[in-house]
Amino acid sequence: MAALPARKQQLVEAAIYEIGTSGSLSVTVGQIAKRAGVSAALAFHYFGDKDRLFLATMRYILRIYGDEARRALLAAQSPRERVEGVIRSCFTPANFRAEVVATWLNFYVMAQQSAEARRLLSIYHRRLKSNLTRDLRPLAGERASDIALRIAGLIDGIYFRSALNPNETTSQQASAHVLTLLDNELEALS
Amino acid sequence: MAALPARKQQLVEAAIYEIGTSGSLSVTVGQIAKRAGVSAALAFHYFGDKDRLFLATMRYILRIYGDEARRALLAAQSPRERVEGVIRSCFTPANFRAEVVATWLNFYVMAQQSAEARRLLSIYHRRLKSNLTRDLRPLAGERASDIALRIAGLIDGIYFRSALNPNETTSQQASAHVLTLLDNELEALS
DNA sequence: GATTTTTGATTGACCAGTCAATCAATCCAC
DNA sequence: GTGGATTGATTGACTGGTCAATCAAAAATC
Repeated sequence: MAALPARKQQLVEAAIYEIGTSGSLSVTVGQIAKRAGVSAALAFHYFGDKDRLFLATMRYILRIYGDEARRALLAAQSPRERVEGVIRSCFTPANFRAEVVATWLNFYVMAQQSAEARRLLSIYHRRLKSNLTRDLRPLAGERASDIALRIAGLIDGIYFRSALNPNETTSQQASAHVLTLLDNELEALS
Repeated sequence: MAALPARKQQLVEAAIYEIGTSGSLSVTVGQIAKRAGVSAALAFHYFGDKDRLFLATMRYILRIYGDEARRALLAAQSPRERVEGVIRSCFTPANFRAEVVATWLNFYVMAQQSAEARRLLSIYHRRLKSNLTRDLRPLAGERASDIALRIAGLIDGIYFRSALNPNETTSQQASAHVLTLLDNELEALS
């Protein structure tokens, strides 16, 4: 899965911006193309239709997230550090930017209509959960999977709340909340 | 704030059904009216425009939620029971129905565009948080507000995840997750 | 018969997607 | 290396359809 060619990437980034700032999937292809500085026809030339442009946008965001998570996992030394890294990587500037968060929210909506969007989102969910569960296992044994679910749930919840009030919650605070949940879960086991 | 007259309620319930099953705010007034068994023009007669129909739908759902919460608070005897009641009331059949959850999700989207929608949603947030904080105070002191935030966050997260995979999570399981969080938080204090 | 409810028909705006045409670069033949 | 052929990038103009919103008339209610 190579990086996108320049024009496609321009359009995808314009889509994030337009979806994010308007907060809705009903932005027109014209708006997105204008933001990218090209004609609407070009967007159709490259993506075929609006749906496929949106799906490409989703893959792009998912990829950014995946890269962050991978980087965090490589840097960490212990299971505990890896869990912490995965959590923090959800709130890095690249992932926690207001437009990106608002776009995420709209992907959940898109997933209700598009099977492919649902598929992409469930890949992300599976990956997040398995990243967490793998490193929770040595810390929490058989309860790892259960705990991972709550961690992932709280991450999502914080995300959507911050879609509503951007800049209300900082990355620091967001991570801190989830890490407190983690601490409490582990402490409760002992 | 009286209950809605029959026709309006019909239309609002049809709106929930249509938004919920299509998973999108871009259902047409025509579809909603048809589902309600009336003409589209009648919907405009009663609500003026599409936006106000959606806002009325939001208030309707918010009211159902509020009623459940109030009932739970009245039935409970101790602070702990009240917190538990508030949590459970988020997952009652009326509130946790697939269409309702999907509609909730779309209200978050609507809140990004409409100031009034944002206002309504923030009222709900404040109410949930203050309901939780009030009864957490005797249990958790000054940390009550912080804990309430995490509980509310996890509730939202579970909601949105279940919008994606309806019937994956039962009311029981959903409540259990949040109550486990609660238990862990309280145990961590002692 | 006056008032309210309800409708079908209509309009005006908007938008996804198409298409024919232009332009620039690359390739190839000689 | 020059000139013509081929290809991909790009656009503006157009279309078919959809939809929110209006309105005047019909139906129902009192």
